[in-house]
Amino acid sequence: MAKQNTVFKDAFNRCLKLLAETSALPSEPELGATLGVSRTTIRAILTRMEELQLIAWDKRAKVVLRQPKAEDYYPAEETDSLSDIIERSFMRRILAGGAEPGMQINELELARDIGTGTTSVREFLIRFSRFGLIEKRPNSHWILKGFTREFALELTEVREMFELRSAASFAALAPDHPAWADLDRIEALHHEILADIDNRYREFSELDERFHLLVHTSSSNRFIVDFYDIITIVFHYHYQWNKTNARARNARALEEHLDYIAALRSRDPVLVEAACRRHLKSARETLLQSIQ
Amino acid sequence: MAKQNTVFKDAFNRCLKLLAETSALPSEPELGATLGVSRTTIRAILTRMEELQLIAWDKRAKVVLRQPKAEDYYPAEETDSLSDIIERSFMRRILAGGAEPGMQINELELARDIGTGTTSVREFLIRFSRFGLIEKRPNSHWILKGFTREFALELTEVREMFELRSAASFAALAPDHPAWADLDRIEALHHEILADIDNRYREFSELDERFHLLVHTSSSNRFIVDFYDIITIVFHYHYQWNKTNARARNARALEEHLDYIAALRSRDPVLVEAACRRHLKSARETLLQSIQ
DNA sequence: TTTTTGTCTTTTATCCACAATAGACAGTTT
DNA sequence: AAACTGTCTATTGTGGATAAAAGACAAAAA
Repeated sequence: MAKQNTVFKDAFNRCLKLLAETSALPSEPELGATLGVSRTTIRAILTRMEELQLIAWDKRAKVVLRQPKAEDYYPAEETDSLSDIIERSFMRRILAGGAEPGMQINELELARDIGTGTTSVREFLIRFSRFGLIEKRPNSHWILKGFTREFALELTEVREMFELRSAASFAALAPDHPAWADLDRIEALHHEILADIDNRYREFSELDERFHLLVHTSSSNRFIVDFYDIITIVFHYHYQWNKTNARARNARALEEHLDYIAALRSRDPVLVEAACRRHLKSARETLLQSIQ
Repeated sequence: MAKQNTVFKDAFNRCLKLLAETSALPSEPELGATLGVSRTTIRAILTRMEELQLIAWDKRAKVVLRQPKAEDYYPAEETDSLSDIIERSFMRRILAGGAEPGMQINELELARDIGTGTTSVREFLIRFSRFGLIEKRPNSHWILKGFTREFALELTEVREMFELRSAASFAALAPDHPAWADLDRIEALHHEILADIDNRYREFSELDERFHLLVHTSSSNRFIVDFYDIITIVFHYHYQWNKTNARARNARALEEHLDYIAALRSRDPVLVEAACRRHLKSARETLLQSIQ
């Protein structure tokens, strides 16, 4: 079936939300810019909306005829891109299922399991290999190196080097640099979540990523910023499978972040380094604890 | 044409060299281990050798009938793997040809140029993207970020962080660790090359890689070791296109290496850091000079 | 008993085909 | 003139097919 039209379906769903807010849709190029897709896809969406009698479409006129109903949306599972599906499926296998280090990974078997072609699996594995969890034997299989204690230690070692350096450059940013405004917003969110921690502690994970990525970005070094992808994926999946003490852990991390943010604001390198080290140390401990 | 039999051809050529040294070949599994290929390939090689009347083959008996001639070998250009061909071709385009940053890279065009299928080009680009020189726009083209001054600065920044840390762990290695013996051999080669620098300065590049990789390896951190791949590829191709002052540059670097090695031997962290910094500084300057 | 060989099956590397998507260009509308 | 639409072309993403290479297993030889 060549290519899945997930881009279309996902953009269609998002367009339905736009539609709920106005009486007429804007021009095709404008819609394309808003939804981040090409005009070809926009026209497919408009055609489909016309078919469903959601809009009356004649050239520039795109009049909304009725509000979208639940059944107008495409189901969520049809809007995921194939690579996301492969990624999730693969991560579940290696993090949840008892995948031993040294195990062989078989492209064909993986593809059959997921119900997809080998090309996509292969490309996923190549992309994924930069995370250091698998390794290729040319003309032969892949080897799973495993989410082990060593992996976590090596990962955190580099992370700490990079983050200390990034935090120092953050503190040295000009006062009118937009990153300070981003930091304000992130700090405010910390206070909001802490104020209602029992209900909102699950929002920490996403906020954590946003905060650290902001810090890393200030290094202006593509290798440092790219490395943060590895941290992100590891923490993202790891926390999905390990939720013990999540509330307490997250509350503590939020407090540490606030100290860290205050230190950045002080622009005092010594304070920054101390606060950064303190937070990284507890982050490392949390990760290591959850491994075994 | 599915798969090129480059593994076979390359192993066949290497096997011809073995054949020149003995009167009978060993068992199939042993040959496989020596040449690093499977028995299937070994049997294909033996079959071909029999056809060419190079050997008489009956089960365990593989008697050499005559010495291999030049025309028995497969031509060198047929033994390169497809990914090597793509890599070379691509690097020539972006380093030698006037490839401007921001330029679009087109999988199909690249594939047609090289005379290969799109899948292989695509997989190469995915693998190559971890070097930070190109970036993908999903559902669309790749963007060349270019071998710019910023790239070189970002690369060397991380390199310096990693190498300083690795050098420190090297100095802390137990005295009976095999790395010290490797270091001895590398040091001896430095002296040899320096003694005949006018004729042998071209050997520096390979020795340089060996030395720094040895240092990086002692970090025992896969991310640090893997990062050295980027350094390797950048320097490897870069020097192919920039040979001004190579003799003088290499002689200087060899001297710096010898100081650096002496500092590692002293196991004094302060000396190590100083020697490492000195060498990294001049390596960075060399790279930056050659960019524009 | 251990190693080697003969035979067969499975997997990888690669090309190709085709639907989805992006993007270009000219004509049309504001 | 500027932006938009209609139409057409080019490129990407993905499954499937096939030769090369790896690898499993039993029979044969040492």
